[in-house]
Amino acid sequence: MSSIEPRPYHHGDLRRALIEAAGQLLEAEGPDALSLRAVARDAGVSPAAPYHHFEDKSELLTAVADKGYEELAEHLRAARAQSLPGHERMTAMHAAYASFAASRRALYRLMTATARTRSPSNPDLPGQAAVVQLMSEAVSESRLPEWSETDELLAGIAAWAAIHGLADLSTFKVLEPIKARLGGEQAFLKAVMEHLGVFGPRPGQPGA
Amino acid sequence: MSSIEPRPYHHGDLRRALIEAAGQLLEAEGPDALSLRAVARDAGVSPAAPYHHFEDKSELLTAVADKGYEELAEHLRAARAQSLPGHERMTAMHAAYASFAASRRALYRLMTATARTRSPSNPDLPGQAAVVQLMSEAVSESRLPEWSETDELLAGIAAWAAIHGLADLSTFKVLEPIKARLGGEQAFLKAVMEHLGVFGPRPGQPGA
DNA sequence: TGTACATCAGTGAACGCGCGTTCACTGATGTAC
DNA sequence: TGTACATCAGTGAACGCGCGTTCACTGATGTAC
Repeated sequence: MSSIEPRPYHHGDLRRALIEAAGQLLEAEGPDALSLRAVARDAGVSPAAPYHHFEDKSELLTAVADKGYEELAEHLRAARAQSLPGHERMTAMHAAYASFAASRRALYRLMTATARTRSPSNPDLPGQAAVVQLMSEAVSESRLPEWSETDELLAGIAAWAAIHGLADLSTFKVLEPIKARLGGEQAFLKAVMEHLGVFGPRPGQPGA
Repeated sequence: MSSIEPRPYHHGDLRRALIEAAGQLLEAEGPDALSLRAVARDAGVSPAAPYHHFEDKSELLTAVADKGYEELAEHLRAARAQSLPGHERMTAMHAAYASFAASRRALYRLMTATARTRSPSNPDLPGQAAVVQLMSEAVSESRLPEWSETDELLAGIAAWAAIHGLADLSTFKVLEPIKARLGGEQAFLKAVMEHLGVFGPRPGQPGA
């Protein structure tokens, strides 16, 4: 489209365009290719242009990561809306999480890198805060009456760890044979999730 | 010591020295600081010297990662030796895994990066193969009689995912308050592991 | 035991590269009168 | 409605940097006779 109507001198929406270009570059080339210069190039502007919209490279990356969190939060809300309360809802939300992470690998890795260095209380990361909130709500769908607040928090972390770990592990070369055998990534994720015992009250739960 | 007895022209054991220097650099400065030049510098040789021992940078990194896997395998074997067969043994081995990953963060991340691009059947990665083998043995400590081979494989992957995810998650900034509240990293890992339901036969297992 | 010579494992300078960032600039836009 | 001018959002060239890798070299070691 830029060939039909060449971009005017003033872009008009460059901040958004840079974030989007960064996201596409990430999926296409992986995290190592994500340089400020490459992003500017892909957005069709000079290497200096981004500095009118971001303090420095890391601020752009933070914005990209948080946009990813916003998307993930949307997936989680959709899963919540389309499921019945209780154990089913928690499972649906966890499956949505794993599925997002598996389908947006490079973005998800940028998101986790951001989580390592920046707290969700950071005002630049409303999306990350939303995801943390949703994941903890998911667990309370299956909370046991006798759980303390700490129990519930730990159960939430345990479930998050398992789902995150599964998504991350599924990028390992070792697992390619079994993924192929089960018929692809999604089938693999589903099968392993059924073997994760974190999805609900421990003792003899049907469907656990 | 190099000031007392200056290194002779021929190092004698440079390959090993480079791997060790890389490991120390990794812990001290993190993965981003791990350049070939920096490793050579730390080992006290010129930037060209490593090329007499490694094809290129990635081959050095692979060697560092596999040494990490060897160490991890040792930890797992020690945990196995010091525990009773059955559920206790599996828990001990998983705890050893999490503890290693938490205490050698940068190295563990290099190891996982390697696992993403190289298969354990690679002859350069005997350590990775050993770890995969040990982790799968750990799970079979708690296998149920009716499990198929696939069940057991999936249970192994599920447990591995949960432990790996927990170790990785524990580097997130969000979790710092709860870690502090529980009294440190180790206490945190232990508490979350008790909430992971992957450690053994599902229904009402004592100690689960 | 001594010597010639091949081989091995270093050196240090240089290469080209892409990077993040800065700078003086300029074209476009919005506002005051 | 028209004009002067401040401000905004771009440009493009340049900076210094550290990187992986190559190259011709040299010092040390091992081997054959």
